[in-house]
Amino acid sequence: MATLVNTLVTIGQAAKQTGLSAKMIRYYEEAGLLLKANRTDAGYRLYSNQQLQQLGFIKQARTLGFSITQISSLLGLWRDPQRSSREVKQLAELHLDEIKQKVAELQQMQKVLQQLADSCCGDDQPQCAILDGLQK
Amino acid sequence: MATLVNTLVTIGQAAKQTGLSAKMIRYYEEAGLLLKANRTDAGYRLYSNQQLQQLGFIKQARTLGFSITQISSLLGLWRDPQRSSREVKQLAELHLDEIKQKVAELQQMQKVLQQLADSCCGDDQPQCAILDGLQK
DNA sequence: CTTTGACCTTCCCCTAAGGGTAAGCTTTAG
DNA sequence: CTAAAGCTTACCCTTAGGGGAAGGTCAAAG
Repeated sequence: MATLVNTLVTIGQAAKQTGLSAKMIRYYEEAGLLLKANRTDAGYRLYSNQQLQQLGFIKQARTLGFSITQISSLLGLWRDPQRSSREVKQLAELHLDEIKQKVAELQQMQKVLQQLADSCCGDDQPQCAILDGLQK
Repeated sequence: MATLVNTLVTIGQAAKQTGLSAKMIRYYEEAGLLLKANRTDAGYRLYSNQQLQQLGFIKQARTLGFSITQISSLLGLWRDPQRSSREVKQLAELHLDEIKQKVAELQQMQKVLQQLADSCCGDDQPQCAILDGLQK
């Protein structure tokens, strides 16, 4: 039978495999997302497959814009066999609302700025609709 | 004839009139957006109408998402009678591009997150499509 | 055996745009 | 005269790490 060796890798390897940086991994440990990594006698951090999986989870969540605090909650639920998907969904929808709000704010900026830019000739003259618009 | 008295107001009044906070105003001064404000004998900052107008300009620009650095450039152009509106428009369009990019990133997050949320029952069961999606 | 280069460690400073608070002075209203 | 409100500077805090210094460790090459 194929023995599943519990391979342990250093932080550089872990970074390469997860697409994170070593700095990020140490930061996540210090922020309490991960249990303190085991160390070699020399003090090097070692990561198991399971821990690499957790790092992957964190990476995905960061990609979706979850904050460290939110990811901490998500990881808690992830590890809890007693969780209800309702709790997870609530977290996700809160974050979704945050994102929607930010999009709305940015689109408002975009709209106004586009109008100003459109009404500015962009020529050699000093007269400028953008500056005028900012002045009111 | 109506004499236009050059009224001078303290930072608290300036804040009230511009919608900024006193902290912001001091910060903008220290960041070099404004010339050092004149002071009373007691050391209180005093703002003229002209300076209030500049603060209003800064406020509008911040509302549109310009960074302090960008506003510094904008103010330089604003004060320069020799400016060309082309330069202003270039700055504005650079910022507009930044905004559009942020919107695109956020919308990508929103899309993925919405899909995950939609595929999660949100019930009492531990099985959760969101966590599964983050795990891959 | 030693050297060298790659890798790891902790520690500290830096970012943007201010907010919060403390200690202390000034001005104003009662 | 005194209390409240307003002003000053100064320092620490926030997010999510990046950059770099100083120093220990490991593996391959000479």
